[in-house]
Amino acid sequence: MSNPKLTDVARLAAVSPATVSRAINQPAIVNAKTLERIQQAIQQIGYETNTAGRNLRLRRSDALLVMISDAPSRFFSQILMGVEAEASEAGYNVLVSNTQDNPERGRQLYASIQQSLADGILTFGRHNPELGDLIRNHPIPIVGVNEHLEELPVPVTTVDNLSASRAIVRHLLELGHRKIGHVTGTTTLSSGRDRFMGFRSELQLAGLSPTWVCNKHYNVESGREAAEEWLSLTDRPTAVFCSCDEAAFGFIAALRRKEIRVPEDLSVVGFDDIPLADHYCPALTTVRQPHRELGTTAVRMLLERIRDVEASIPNQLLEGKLIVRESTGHPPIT
Amino acid sequence: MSNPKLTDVARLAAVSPATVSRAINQPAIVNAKTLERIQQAIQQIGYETNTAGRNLRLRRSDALLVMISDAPSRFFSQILMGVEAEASEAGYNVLVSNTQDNPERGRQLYASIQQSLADGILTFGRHNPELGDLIRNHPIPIVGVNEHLEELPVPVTTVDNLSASRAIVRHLLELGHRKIGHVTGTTTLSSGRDRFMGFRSELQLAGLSPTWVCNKHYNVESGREAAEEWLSLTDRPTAVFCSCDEAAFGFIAALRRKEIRVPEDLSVVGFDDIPLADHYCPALTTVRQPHRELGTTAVRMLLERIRDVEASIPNQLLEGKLIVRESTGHPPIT
DNA sequence: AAAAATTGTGAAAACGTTTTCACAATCAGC
DNA sequence: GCTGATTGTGAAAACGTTTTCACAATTTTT
Repeated sequence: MSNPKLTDVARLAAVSPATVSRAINQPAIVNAKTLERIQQAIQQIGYETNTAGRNLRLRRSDALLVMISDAPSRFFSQILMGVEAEASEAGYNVLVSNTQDNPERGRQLYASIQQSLADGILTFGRHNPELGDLIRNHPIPIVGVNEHLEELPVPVTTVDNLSASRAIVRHLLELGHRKIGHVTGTTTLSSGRDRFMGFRSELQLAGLSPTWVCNKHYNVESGREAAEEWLSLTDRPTAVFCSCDEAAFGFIAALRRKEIRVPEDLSVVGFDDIPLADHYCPALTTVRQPHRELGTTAVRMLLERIRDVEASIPNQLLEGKLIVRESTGHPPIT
Repeated sequence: MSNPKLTDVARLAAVSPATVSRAINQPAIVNAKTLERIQQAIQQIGYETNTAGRNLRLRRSDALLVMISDAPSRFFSQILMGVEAEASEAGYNVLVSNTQDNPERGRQLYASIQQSLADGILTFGRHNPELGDLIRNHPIPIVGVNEHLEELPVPVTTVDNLSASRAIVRHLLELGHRKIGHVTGTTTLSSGRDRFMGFRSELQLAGLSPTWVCNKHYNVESGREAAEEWLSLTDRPTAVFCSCDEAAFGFIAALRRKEIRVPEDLSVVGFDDIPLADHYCPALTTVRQPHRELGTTAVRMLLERIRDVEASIPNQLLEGKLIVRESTGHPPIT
């Protein structure tokens, strides 16, 4: 009835459990004939290593925990697939948990390392602020994805928001725009701040200052709201950099209702390059984030960290790529 | 150095490990005074139950495995959040694995139940066909999400694709359309077939037959390709039901380039109600899928199945809701 | 006040692995 | 043929829980 155990294999192959274990984990050190007999036995009774027993003995779980602090962002699944691929490649499983912005739940998850439920944690997006003390007091293998965790001693991987934003501004400048605006993302997130800073500093380099800065969030509604605000401006920018594709879509859609044409009347840039960007009308000029790589990189960093918690791992900055499509053009001649 | 164990708590509270265990798992049966002393001790040394030890003894993992057979669909993360919420509510963890369409990996994951890595499996989207025999020969707790697995004895939960599609057609008929077309989703998936069948049968009920059926897939590109085909038709339908929102977006965007206006020249309906649908221009008429509930329902079914593998659990059909927005209108007067 | 039922606790065995240590058996070197 | 290294294997002790069984101490019943 019950599943075959290591000892069952041992009995069948007429060896000790120890040898079976060795046959499985370090085949090299066991006699060739014995090895084959054991493998045969394993096949025959369909033995599968019991994870719980193995984990208990080895004091590890072979699992990585992906900890999400809130609703999944627009490309969560893409990153997750990267995480999954890289983790499973390395023999790790992936656990997904949402703290639902509940500090207690966050603490619980953090503790899951002690409970050997996971060997390391990948925090996705925003950090549960309560985790700060925990991390400082009792360091565990943990890596941040997508957002910097300024004050915390946690390595992170993100796209190079600063450079990418500057590239966007350069693109707009080259098109001849001089009045450029920005719809920020959530500025409590480092990505939101970095995109804004990249925007501002590149303008500054050109001797310009922002014509319009609209403080919003990473979602469609923000784009729509920003459009209303844009319409009410007396001195309208001729180009607007929205800090995510979705906001750009909301922005463009709302403007279209007011007969504003993109890019003829106004150039719009997004950020992320979600699958729809290329098929929107107009196709959106944006920055392609290496979503999947963000996931794989994070896992690689985490594994290194698991190998050595004290290891100092530098933050990884991934390259974003400006994709010029139809939503940007020369400024209208006035 | 090492984490505090049950025996450490026991020593500190001057009781046996057995009692500590009871204090944790069945507080009711232990003496009030002792209980408090134990809880104090637990607090004091910061004890957390070790999952591996517990799992080994209990022969379960308290984990559900979400098994994905291919790239995540457009609303994967939403469903996943539903799964996560419901699972964690019930004290279960969620493991995510992608078979990457690799049969061997699928078999491995299936076996993970034997290894007590997970207590049950949620298969997401398409089934790995190789699993069929496995399931028949050795039933384990497993539930399908989103797609029917026709020949397999596996309970599934899906949206009521048939009714929803019929509602879409009814809506178009009420607007006065008589020439209605359909861009199918992936018809190797039950959802794709069901949406098509709903479409056809409701038309039939009105004494009509499909003016145009375009066999495509669940993605943006399909919409664009469908648009090309639509343009080349001699007898064009005045309304088109695209089987997912993304296809609808691709379709509309491609048509707009050819100066076809939606809904003035052509009505378009999507399916899913992804967040962008409400903010597209025109806002998309579509069917709202209860993504999150799909996840929670699946988990509830799976838990029931874990409780009793033989339990006969009926498939769960969730209601989709027609959301009428701007992309549908009366047919043009010719 | 004795017998019977109840309550609370501890000792020990189990869950299924891996690994240390020790010990045979084989092998190379002389 | 003898020593010393090498190779392969087994016994047993972990890893950290939970649970059965037994037993003492208390409470209830007669």
